[in-house]
Amino acid sequence: MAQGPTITTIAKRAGVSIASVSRVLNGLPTRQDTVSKVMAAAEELGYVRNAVARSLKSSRTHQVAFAMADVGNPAYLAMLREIQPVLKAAGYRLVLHSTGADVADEIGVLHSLGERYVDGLIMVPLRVTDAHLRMLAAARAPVVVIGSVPEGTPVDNVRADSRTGVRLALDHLHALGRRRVGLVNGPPDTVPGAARGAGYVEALAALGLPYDKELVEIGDFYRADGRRAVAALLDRRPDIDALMCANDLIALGALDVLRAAGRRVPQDVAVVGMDDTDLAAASWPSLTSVSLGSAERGRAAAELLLDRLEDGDVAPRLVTVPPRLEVRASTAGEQAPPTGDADRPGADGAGA
Amino acid sequence: MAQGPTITTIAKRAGVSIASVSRVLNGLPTRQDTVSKVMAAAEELGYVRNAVARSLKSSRTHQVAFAMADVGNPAYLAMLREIQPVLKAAGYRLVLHSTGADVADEIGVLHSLGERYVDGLIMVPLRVTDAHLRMLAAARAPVVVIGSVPEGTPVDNVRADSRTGVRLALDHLHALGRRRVGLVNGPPDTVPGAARGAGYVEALAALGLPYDKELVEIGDFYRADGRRAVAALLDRRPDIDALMCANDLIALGALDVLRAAGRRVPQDVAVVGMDDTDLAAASWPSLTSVSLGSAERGRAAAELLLDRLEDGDVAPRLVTVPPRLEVRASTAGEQAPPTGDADRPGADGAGA
DNA sequence: TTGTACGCGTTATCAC
DNA sequence: GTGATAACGCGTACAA
Repeated sequence: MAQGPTITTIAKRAGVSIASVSRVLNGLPTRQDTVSKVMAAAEELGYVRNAVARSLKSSRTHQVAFAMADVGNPAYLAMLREIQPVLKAAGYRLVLHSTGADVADEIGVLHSLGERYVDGLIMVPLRVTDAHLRMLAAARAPVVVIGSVPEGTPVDNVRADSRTGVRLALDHLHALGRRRVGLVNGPPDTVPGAARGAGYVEALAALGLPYDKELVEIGDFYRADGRRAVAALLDRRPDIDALMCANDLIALGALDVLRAAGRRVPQDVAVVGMDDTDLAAASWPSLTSVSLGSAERGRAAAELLLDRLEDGDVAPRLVTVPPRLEVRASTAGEQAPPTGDADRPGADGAGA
Repeated sequence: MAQGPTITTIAKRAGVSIASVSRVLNGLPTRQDTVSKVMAAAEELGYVRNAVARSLKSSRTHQVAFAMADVGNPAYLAMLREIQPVLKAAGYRLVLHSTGADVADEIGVLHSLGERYVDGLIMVPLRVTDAHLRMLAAARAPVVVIGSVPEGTPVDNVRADSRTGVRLALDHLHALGRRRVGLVNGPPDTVPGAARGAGYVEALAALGLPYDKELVEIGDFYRADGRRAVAALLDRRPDIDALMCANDLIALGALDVLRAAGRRVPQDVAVVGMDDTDLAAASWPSLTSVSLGSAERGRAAAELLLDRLEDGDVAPRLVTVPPRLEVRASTAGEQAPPTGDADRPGADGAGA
């Protein structure tokens, strides 16, 4: 933990001024022997530029923040996996904020932009409150929101389209001959819950199927909630032949209950999840799931932000990422040969 | 994106000196009406302290870096999930480095400590090369290594114990009456591969079982490798009655093949994975897995680092986290009632 | 109690 | 080409 040398140290050692040192270090035109003297001194002393001092001078930190509710959430993780390399390639470091589903904390992150420790922010808000909108309007650095913000909000915006996603799933189920398709949704007062519920209603209408309240069950977005909800549904409507689940965890809970009840998947009941997380490919039967393009949204957000950091004067942009249906065994009949979707590295290197 | 006010701005506005502003902002004893004037001005202007300038002055960034090979890897993620809140509670931001299994990149991270953009680093090296050891010895900020470093390396060290972990698994299988336990390992030239192979040999000896080369198969740490390896094993030794897999992905591959071959799990063949990732609880049957305590290691590392940041003069410390066996359906017979291990939030908030 | 002045390490603008 | 010197925003001796 040796004390770090500064350009002053080097200047003395090389017998030149700090200005010359700076010039050499920045590749500005300099006489050859000055260059060599400086380089030699820098080498000997193990000089490394102080990023903090440069930032103070340049008011550029080369850091970007990514804020979301929970690092452990697979959907956010998928974004992170894409964001990280894009930023890195552009020479930016990534500062991670996990706000723990706390709205006040999210506002805090927005506020902290004033501290100027990052050049920009990518955030995935849980909800977009008035406080959010005020802070976004007054943000001290460029912000890209993954989610939906009202038109006119002065930030770049990347959206998924879960309504269409639900539509894709229901079309698929309909094509397979399923006519009594239940919905296991999350809370309708969350953005995703609302969108998925609306998508379900729309899709039914488009397919000419009646909307049947008894086929809809609400819970939270966790596996245990899925179990509870599906148990209730089966009880109420034993003739149900398909389940649209608002995310993969709920769908896993559905599989648990169907298995316990002796219903075959997909022969008796087809199951569709949402988000297409790693869990979908790992489960048995593997889970057909609607991908909302988390990875694509992450990449798009990173690119929008980088673009704006280079040229801040473009108008706010909106990118919508289309959903995609990943068909697997839980609707497709035979277990498709495992595709290796979940084939990411395990703990190699992380153990001992 | 209004231009940020500085203490100078506030000083003018409040009609006092910048020193007084600083004093008020830092809670130093100040006359009451000065306090009010300054607070009022700060409020009106929406003042926020410039973190970069403070860092330059205090040579403290309140940032800590976490470097590992791949954010997408569940084992690293488990660490991250624990590290993040610990750092946050202590007022530190988290800078994420995903080195992509590139040794040169890891060295680069170590080198970049000289830029002083973080106060410390937690790293999980893939391998520990001589270059690593040199850089660690010369590191310009405190480093905690998760993995194993040679004695005498001047850094805090947090280790797992996968040998004992394998031992736990084999004891369990032995107690269940299994006597022909195969090993599906990763490359023996990786640290985890070597340790797990050694653990297998040791455990067999301790149990009085013969070591049978035919029961061992080597591949990489991915699901497809697991499938390949287990197919070969079944072919060679149809009488095999248990499989110790070097990680959970391999184990998932094993389940794929066993299912296709009509072997019941666990009745015909018991399967044990390693790392106890979310996938273990999500799979069917759910997977008995050896937890190497990724979460605990992450937390321990964060605490060691924070401790050292407060008092840098303690001697290098070594923490070893014991493994734990998570027994689930792939060895336990009946499907245990789902435990909710995988009950983490889904995409709520991440969609649209 | 308050203000002046300096330093943290860099970059950049001047005269020389 | 090079060397003083002035910022960047903040904290803090020191003097008043």
